[in-house]
Amino acid sequence: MQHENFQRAVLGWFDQYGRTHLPWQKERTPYRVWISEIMLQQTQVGTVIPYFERFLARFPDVESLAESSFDEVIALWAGLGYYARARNLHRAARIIVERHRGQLPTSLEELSALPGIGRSTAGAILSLGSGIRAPILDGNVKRVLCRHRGIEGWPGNPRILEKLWELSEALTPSIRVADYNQAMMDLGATVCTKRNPGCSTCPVGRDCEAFRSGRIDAIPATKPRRTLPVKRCFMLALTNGHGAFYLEKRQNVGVWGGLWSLPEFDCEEDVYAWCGKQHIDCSNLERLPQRRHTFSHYHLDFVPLVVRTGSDHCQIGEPSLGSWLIPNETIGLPAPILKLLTEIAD
DNA sequence: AATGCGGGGGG
DNA sequence: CCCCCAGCATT
Repeated sequence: MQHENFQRAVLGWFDQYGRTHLPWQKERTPYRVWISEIMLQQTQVGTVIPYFERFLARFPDVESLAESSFDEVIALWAGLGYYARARNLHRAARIIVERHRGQLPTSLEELSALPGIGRSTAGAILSLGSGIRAPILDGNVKRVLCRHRGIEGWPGNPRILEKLWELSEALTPSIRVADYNQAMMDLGATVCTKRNPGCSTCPVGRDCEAFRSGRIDAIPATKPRRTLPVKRCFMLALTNGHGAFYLEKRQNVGVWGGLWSLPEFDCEEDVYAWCGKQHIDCSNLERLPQRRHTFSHYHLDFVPLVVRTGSDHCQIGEPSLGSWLIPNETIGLPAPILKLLTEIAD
């Protein structure tokens, strides 16, 4: 009964204030919901929208995605981050075509077995895409539930997490499950925000424990953080004077996996040695100011070293994982590298 | 259970 | 500068 009141309040709020015109809500299919959910992992709605539009224009269905090359997928993904998502998406598309006749599975077990789809994403695909009752637990839902029930402690704590899953499962209705799950995310994104939440307009603010006890700013607790380590390197920006740079394809694992980037070196001497080996004259080497790029787990401090060869056909010896390419948005460059090369080219 | 994985936006 | 955001895979 308590749960039904909660559901009724949330759904009533959704009817008036919920988001209903997001791109993946238009022509709602499991495929479109799937793509959007993967892109939305740890990524804000406003960032995702242009990527989603481009991606769907190129890959309107699972078959077109499965038939594509990974290079084309990663190029459309460049700038979104968490590139393993693109790899998993591509792998999953091929599995869906080969093992599921091109249809997304309709059970939590089968969905979760696909690369890149965990418990929450599987629940979202089922509920939003097919109206099947399944709970979700993303950052928004965690925040709403933690506050409403006055749950202290960091939501990433496995003990807390399990409690939240139980709660989400118990609260999820069997009718209007798509609207309900969407409403919970919208509520977290637009009312129950991290800072300055709009408790006065919240449909469940009257019986929110955090609001009642004045703990809104303290719940949910923040992740315990250590100071980020700093990694340093030199990046060689070798350019031929005609807008092209010598770029290397990175391995499909680790940071910037599968993207093109500049050759990296631990020290400047290694750069000279490398150039000497390739018979490249680096006497005009120009050292740009150090830049910092911050990942979620470390700072990368790198010094760009610019060498202009003035030669179109400078041969780079093996192992030849490199190519001379003109940097642009379509080839799959990390955002900070694209920014750097654009500045150098100017 | 802890760690790795990005980039954009806001304070 | 700091923090967070529609999480998942790997170890």
